Amino acid sequence: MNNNAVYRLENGLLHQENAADTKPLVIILAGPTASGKTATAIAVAKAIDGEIISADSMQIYRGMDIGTAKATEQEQQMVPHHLLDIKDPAEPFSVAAWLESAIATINQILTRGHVPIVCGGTGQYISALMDGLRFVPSPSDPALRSRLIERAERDGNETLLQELRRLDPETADRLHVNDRKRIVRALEVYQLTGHTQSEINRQSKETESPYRFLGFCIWPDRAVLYDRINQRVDFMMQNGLLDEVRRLDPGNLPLTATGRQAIGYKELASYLSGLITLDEAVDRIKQSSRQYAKRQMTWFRRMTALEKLDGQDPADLSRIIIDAYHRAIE
RNA sequence: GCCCAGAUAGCUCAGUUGGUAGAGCAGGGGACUGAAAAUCCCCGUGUCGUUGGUUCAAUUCCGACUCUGGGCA
Repeated sequence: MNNNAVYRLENGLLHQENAADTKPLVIILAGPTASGKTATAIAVAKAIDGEIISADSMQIYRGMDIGTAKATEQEQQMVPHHLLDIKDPAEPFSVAAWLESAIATINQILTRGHVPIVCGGTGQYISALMDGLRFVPSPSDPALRSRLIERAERDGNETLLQELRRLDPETADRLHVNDRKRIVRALEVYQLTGHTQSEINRQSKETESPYRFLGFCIWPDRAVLYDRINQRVDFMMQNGLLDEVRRLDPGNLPLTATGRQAIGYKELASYLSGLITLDEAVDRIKQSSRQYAKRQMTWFRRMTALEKLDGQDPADLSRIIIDAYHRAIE
């Protein structure tokens, strides 16, 4: 964390990390799946003239509505939402692409005199934004990537890791042999740009964020959250998730499509192709969602700039955030 | 009622030629820079069904019992 423009709440008091008080304020609302982010963000936005920017790697896709728990049409009419439905499920997406759009959207909202509220559960996206990362150009190359994967399959990960060790020992040291995905990406980056991943990582955080953040994370009791997740999956099934999956046909999406990894969609696709029963699919969706929530909480736990909010009533949560906002702009 | 096979971690099971045991999944923790709802790493004490017996020592061998499958009546 190199961002010294972060504000931090401690004992209800706002502490400014440095004197960068000319920077515009951006509200962040994070939280695990099913924690009540959407309702809370809408309540906050209505109260302070805010606009919501989704930080969600799956809600960017059109046609993936029920399974991603996207804000409904009515909800979207109450307050402007951004970065929903910006891609077709077959298209690839990335943190870098999200960050670029998010920054552009934040700036537009600010010029309108409104308050940007970044709301979502994708830890990587929120972390990149709050750390002020600037992704230096190092796009992905699917062909090169699949060649590297083939090599890893043939010669073993160790071979690739050793190669990486010669080129970029710093990155090689922090990667586990089994972490093929990251080994491959590090080699891909080097071949594409001539620079090592560690150089690129360093460059990407050279500048500090142009914003000051007021960050929150909904932090429910684990058992309560798991209960809510299970209930919400049942609710999604009652609301036509299966039809949505039939329409999307995740099995036929290209391998590069991010959307085919989405929880709910991949399990129901297995059911539709006869591999598992519907009951099994639903149980797996619940289980994957719980495991996902746990991983999200690992992200948010280490983001110390996020004030953890327990409780689960969106009305209470939004009031805390609204109060903090008013104190922050005084 | 009789015969056979099981009974070991929350679940599915492996194993100990007698010296109190280990995998997968689940669960918990961590990581994460262009796939991130993905991916990767770390964490395993449990009356080894109950009860007698043999033995220096039994979860392991023997007997009885209980339960669960399957078969025969």
